[in-house]
Order: sequence, then C-alpha cells, then structure tokens
Amino acid sequence: MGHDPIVSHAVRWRRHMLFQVLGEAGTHELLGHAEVVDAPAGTTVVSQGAPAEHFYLVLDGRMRLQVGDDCAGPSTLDVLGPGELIGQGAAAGGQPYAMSAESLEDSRLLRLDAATFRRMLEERFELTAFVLATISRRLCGLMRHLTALKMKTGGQRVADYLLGLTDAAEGPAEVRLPYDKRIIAETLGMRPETFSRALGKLRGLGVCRAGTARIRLADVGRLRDYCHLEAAEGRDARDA
Amino acid sequence: MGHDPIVSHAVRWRRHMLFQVLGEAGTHELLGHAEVVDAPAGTTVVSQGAPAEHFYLVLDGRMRLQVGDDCAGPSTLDVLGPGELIGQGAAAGGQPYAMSAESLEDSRLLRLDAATFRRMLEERFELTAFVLATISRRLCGLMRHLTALKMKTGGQRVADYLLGLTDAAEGPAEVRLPYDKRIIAETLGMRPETFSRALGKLRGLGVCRAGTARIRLADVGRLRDYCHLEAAEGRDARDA
DNA sequence: CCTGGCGCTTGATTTCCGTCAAGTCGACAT
DNA sequence: ATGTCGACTTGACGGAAATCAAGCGCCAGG
Repeated sequence: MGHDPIVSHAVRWRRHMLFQVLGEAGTHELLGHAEVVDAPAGTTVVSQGAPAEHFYLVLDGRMRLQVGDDCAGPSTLDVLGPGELIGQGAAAGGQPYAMSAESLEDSRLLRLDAATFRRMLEERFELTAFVLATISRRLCGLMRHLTALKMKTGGQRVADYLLGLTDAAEGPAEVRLPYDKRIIAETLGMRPETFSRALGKLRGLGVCRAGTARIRLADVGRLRDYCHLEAAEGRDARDA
Repeated sequence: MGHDPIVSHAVRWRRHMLFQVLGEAGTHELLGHAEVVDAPAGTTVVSQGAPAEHFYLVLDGRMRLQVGDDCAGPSTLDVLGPGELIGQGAAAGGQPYAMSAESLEDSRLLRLDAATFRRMLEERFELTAFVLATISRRLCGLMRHLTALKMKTGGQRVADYLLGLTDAAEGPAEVRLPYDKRIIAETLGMRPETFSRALGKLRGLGVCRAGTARIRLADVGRLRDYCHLEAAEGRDARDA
C-alpha cells in the first residue's frame, strides 16, 4: 500500500486513535472509500443541518467549528487542528451535522465515508466506545464553553484561555496566541474590541504583550486565582 | 413478571424506544439490575463530573439538567419530563456525567445499571445507534441553546420559547407555561425580572397574559418574524 | 522612502441585563 | 372575609459589553 496516495497521506496518522481502534484491516477498508480534499481558506466543509454522508480527519490547517446562521453572526465553538475529527458523531448516528466547519487557512482533510463507517460500527464495539468517548468529550467542552459564557466576565474568560495555552502550573510563563485575535475573541464569545480591552485590564495581574502574538504572564498562580474568584466562590467546582 | 414491582412500574414504559430496541429478553436483563428511586423536590440525582454508574428513566415529575457549580449560578439547560433518559451517554461511554440533574418536584426515577448497559451495547448495534441518536439530539439542543444565548436578545429568546409551545404555524394561539417562570427564565439564561420585562415588551407584538400561566399570542407569524429578524437575517438555518 | 491596507487598539456612547428594593397579585388557611 | 406567604411585576440604578468611530503599528508593493 505504499504508492496509494490516500494511504500514504494517511500513514502519517496511522497512530491516530481512530486507526488504532480500527486495526489494519478496518483501516484499509475505511480508506478504500476515502479521499483527500483541499479546503482553501474560508471553505465551508460541512454545514449544520446537512445530512452527514462523510466525516473528516484534519490533515493540515485549522478548521473552525461554528453554529448558527453563517451569514449574520457565526459563533465559533472551537478551532481544530491536524489529527482531529469532524462530524464523526453525526456520521455514526446517522444524524445531520450538529455544527458547521469552515477552514481558517488553506487546509487538507481526509474525507471518510459515513456509510462504511456505520457498517463497521455494527461489528466493532470498541469503535463505538471510541466514538462515544469523542462525543462525550466534545459535549463537556461545549458545556464548559456555555458555563463560562454565562457565569464569567470577559476578563476571566480571557485569563482562562491564556492559562490553557501554557503548561506551567505557577510562576511566570510566556504563551503564543495560535491565531488571529479576531478568531480567539469569537471563540470566547466576545468582540475583538472587548478582547483587547480585557487583555488590557489583565495588565494589573502581570499580563503584558511581548511582541506579535506573544504574551508574557508574570504569575500563573495569581491569574488562576483570578479566574476562580467571584465566578466560583464555593466548592471544588474544579471541572466536569 | 406481573408481581415484580420494578417491572410493573416499567411496564407503563415498555413502549419506550429504549425497551423497543432492547427487545423482551434484553429489557428483562436490564430491569434485573434496576431500581425505582424517589427524588423529593430539590434532590440532586446525578452530579456533573461523577463517574456514571447508573443512568435513569424519568417515571414521574420533572428533572432539571444543569451545568456549573451548583452553589453560585446553576445554569439550567433543559427540563425533562416522564419518559426521558438521563445520563445514557455517560453510562454508555464510560465517561463521567456531563451535567447534573436535579428534581424540580417530587419525582420518581427508574435507576438502570450502567455496567449492564455497556455489556449489552457490545452485542446490539441497534442499541448503540439508539444511544448515539439520543446524544446527537441533545447535542443539537445544546447548540441551539448556545446559539440563542450568544446571538439573540432576551426578547427574542422569550418569543422563541413561546413559539416552541404551540403547534400553530401562523395566526393566533394560546399557550400554557409548563412550569414556574423562575425555571423558564433560568432555562432561557436570564433572571426572572428580565423575563418578566421581556414578556412586557412583547405586548407590542400581540403577546398578552391570559390568566395564570396562560399567554395569548395574537399573531404567531409576526412573532416568528421578530425572532429571525436581526439575529438571523439570512438563509434556511432552520434547524440542525 | 512613502503609501495603502489590515489587524489591532483606544475612546465615547448606547443598550442590555443584573442587582436591589419596593410594590402587586393570587392562592390558600385560619 | 382577612391575613399571609410566595410568585410575579415594576422601578431605579450600575456595570459589562456591543457599537460607532478614530487612531496606531506593521508589512507589502510601488
């Protein structure tokens, strides 16, 4: 299978959980109906509400997940990078897509066949468990999103986001913003202006800009306190 | 199986999709590990983040699904009535619960065993498909929730909610609010005061109170326009 | 070097909504 | 009836964020 272009693309991803679960034979079967598709920046690859005839593995680039009418106010839920799946839940359940996906930059995707996938689900329970787990994880993310939107101030959401970009548990750190601030702001449910202002207000907590798209955090611990202050006064509402 | 109390409770629900899919034998097996539990008003039956050892079928009463720390600002996602499932996704996927559930009134639930359920999933693909479909549906609901929260005004959310209570496509209609306005307000992501005010502002669009918990809509079509105005100017973003 | 475009920042103003606080309405029991 | 309690409404106020509108910094192209 060395000279098959599809397989050779996919071989970079053979360590992906999806193919681990599928096994050698299953992987080959699924890739038999697969196709690599190019998505220039701004392409809408899946549309919310459309029947899910395919699902996708991101090979290169970044994809934005969004809900609502694409025209008026696209509300960004998340940005996915290489190695992540799009539409697997809808494909597995035989439901329409629950959200839309659009490329932020020139991207490449592996398009996989939903019908084949469903057929394989009937035989491999581990595959089902895998899909359920991915959906469950996304559901949790969505939930966190929603909770933050309703119960935290803009500043706290921004601080939360910055903290998510570093591994450091405390002390100083420096993070790189992975994409345009416009996109980040949308992801956090606010306007770019508001994002900018919020960032400004965090200067008092040791957050300062350090070059294009770089931000220095003087004290991660203090930031973390700020996030959980006010919003979650009580218990161990640590996570979900 | 006539004198078994669990089965006799469940018999009212044997037409439920879950048991249809399970078949006679499967139903019997699952109910072998089941128990009817009482949940007086205010009982938290499942807690977000806890390991999912059970899932539930609502027999009587109403359960509120919520996210976030229960102490500060419980954000209501949905209210479930008899015949609906709670925690089936988490139970099937072996994940912690993605949200909490609390009884709004004295309720009765059928508690089903997650481990047994998972074992049965391995053998019955239709069961898997069923679970995937229910999760997918909930995901869509969540999405709509989130979209509304971010892109619509309070008035529009209220109008949307009222429209969801009637079958009429146009012309006049009269709806009954199914529970306390406090709960409805929470579901719509606003305070009771704001809900009341929003309802007041809709008077200009032919919405008026007609007795306790009853509301008369003079023109459903006009209301519908109002909802999709401003927020969704464009396409057929009808549903998901 | 200048210039135009674009992403980002900043300021002024308005709108929406949450909060606090008072009032009204209706149900139910004494 | 009458009183009381809880749900609902209404008003006044403040804060957060959206909107409108400049201003700034960086980079590509002339």
